[in-house]
Amino acid sequence: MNKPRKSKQLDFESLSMAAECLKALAHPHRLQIVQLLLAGEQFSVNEIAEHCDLNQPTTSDHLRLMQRCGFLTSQKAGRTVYYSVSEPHLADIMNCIQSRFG
Amino acid sequence: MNKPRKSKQLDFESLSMAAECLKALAHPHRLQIVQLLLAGEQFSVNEIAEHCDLNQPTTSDHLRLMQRCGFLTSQKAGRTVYYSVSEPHLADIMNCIQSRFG
DNA sequence: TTGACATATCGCTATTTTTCGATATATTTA
DNA sequence: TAAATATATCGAAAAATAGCGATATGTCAA
Repeated sequence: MNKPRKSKQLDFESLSMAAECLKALAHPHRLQIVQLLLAGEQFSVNEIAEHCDLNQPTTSDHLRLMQRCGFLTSQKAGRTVYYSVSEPHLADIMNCIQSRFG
Repeated sequence: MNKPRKSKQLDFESLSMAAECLKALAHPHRLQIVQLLLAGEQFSVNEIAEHCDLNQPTTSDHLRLMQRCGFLTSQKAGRTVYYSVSEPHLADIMNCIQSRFG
């Protein structure tokens, strides 16, 4: 009788938080970033920008957005900052998306 | 050698379609609607509007949006229209959300 | 047919999001 | 210290979205 595993029917406040997180994911370039990070552990801002064909500030904005809702984490090494996925559920969601749209 | 089960690395166009679908879900009232529909099979527009404390046109707009990306389907009976979930993945995603925010 | 009811659609405004250039901060190297 | 490099932040313009009232459409019942 420990874990209330089946957490049913979220209230409106929880749904609002969930919607915030989904918004952070609901953008083609951000999905592209997540897909990249899931495939290779860790990338610098520049590497991400090049891979996604984005300029540097826009890339940084996207990364910050996803970091704020707990999806990503960053690690500084010298002057470069490496981002990686910190939310385990992201892999599940990405699998779901890939099986639906692949 | 039949099913290409592991559908990896979506291209940008697929990611854009996926982002569209995520946007359709990234709204507190729409999540509330999905949660309701998943719990009870089928509801009329009025029932949904009352449950979510929304007015009728706004409810209809939300439903239309989710229907357009294939999440919902509707069935007309007389003058009332019943909506239900048509995308099986939605239950998985909702479970994911409920376990994260519940 | 008329009126009531259920839903859909449209047009408008307010708000939010996206993107980018300019610039700030921090770190390394010459 | 000065220049170069990597990233972050900020402000403003453009684009997308949300919500609502008005109203159209379709259906039932008297």
